Amino acid sequence: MDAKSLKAIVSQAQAFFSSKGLRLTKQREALVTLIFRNDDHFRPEELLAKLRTSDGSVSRATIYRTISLLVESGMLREISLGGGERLYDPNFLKSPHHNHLICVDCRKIVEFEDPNIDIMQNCITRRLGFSPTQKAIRIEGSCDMLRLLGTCKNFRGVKGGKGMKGSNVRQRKATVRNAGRSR
Amino acid sequence: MDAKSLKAIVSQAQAFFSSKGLRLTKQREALVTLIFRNDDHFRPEELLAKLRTSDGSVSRATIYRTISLLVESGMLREISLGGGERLYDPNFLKSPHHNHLICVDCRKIVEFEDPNIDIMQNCITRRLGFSPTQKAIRIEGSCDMLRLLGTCKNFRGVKGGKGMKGSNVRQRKATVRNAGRSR
DNA sequence: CTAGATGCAAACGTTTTGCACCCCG
DNA sequence: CGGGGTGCAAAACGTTTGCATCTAG
Repeated sequence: MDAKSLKAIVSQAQAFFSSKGLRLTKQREALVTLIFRNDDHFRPEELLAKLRTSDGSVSRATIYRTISLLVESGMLREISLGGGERLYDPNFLKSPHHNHLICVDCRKIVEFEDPNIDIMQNCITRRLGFSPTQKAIRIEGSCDMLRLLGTCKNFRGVKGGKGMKGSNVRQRKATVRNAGRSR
Repeated sequence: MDAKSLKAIVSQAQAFFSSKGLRLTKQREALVTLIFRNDDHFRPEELLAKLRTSDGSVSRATIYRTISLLVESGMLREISLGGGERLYDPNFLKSPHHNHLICVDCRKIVEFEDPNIDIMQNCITRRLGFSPTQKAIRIEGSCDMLRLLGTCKNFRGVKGGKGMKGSNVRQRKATVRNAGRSR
């Protein structure tokens, strides 16, 4: 994310805040900058930790409140990975239609876009009496690297195990286009 | 769920437990019976409440531990709806391939199966270096009833609002086959 | 007899909230 | 001066865990 588009994003946040009679304070600006500086999914607590070490510290309460506002504005999206984990994904500004494929074992996340699945999703969604606005698909599978080699750089916890609370493994991502095009 | 298949399910649980050197105690049997008596998604706390009123009470710790085991056995699946909510779905025994469509506003859940999306999912999953075992698709959309009428029997909380913690709204479901077949 | 199972309460991590104070327009 | 914003600490919530006790094979 270059400085230019980051600036545009701050403006967008500014516009949203003022449209609701709210202000873009320096804490909120620091958060927006930090969140949209890269494409990584994050947990609120990670923001807290990052800001603690840097100069501009922001309280936990403000972090949660600001995240809520950004989600409401549509700039940020919550993604749930199972296990009750809540991550936030700043990447919908750049790829508004991307979906997530998640390894049930090692929690590796791959982002992908696919026109066919989009069409099918629209179709299903409408047929069932839903509107395809703000749609999101999450697919779970198991990551080949883990399955074949028995290990994987994202692996954490016992294979087939449950609790992974409190883990701090950073999620790596790669966006793949047209992932499911017919061969 | 008739008594016959319920009995078969208890046997299946029994088999799983003994294969791991564990026992099917009366608490575990009570839980299995309660969970698979109907198809409803549930929260652990709901089981606790139901068992408190009935004769056979089971402690919170045992409920969580048993749920973990049932998930491990593959008989029960966790589904996450966003907002950090974790529900459990006993319905994969009957419809192993079903997916969930969830209203982002009112949290209404519809289960559906669709062969086309299954194929596409397999394709995408493999292409991205994953194995399509234990796959799950979750689609978010917004429910027409809520959008058009401004209300919906499942609606809870402020429209566009955030926290829904502590809610006890029962999730209604309906499984629809071939939802996305081409017209 | 002994591994496994239970119930209780405490601990845990995350998120929300009440409140006093603060800042900016 | 006033409405929104912040930080702190406490509360709330769902879940997990340590431990003493119990139970079933």
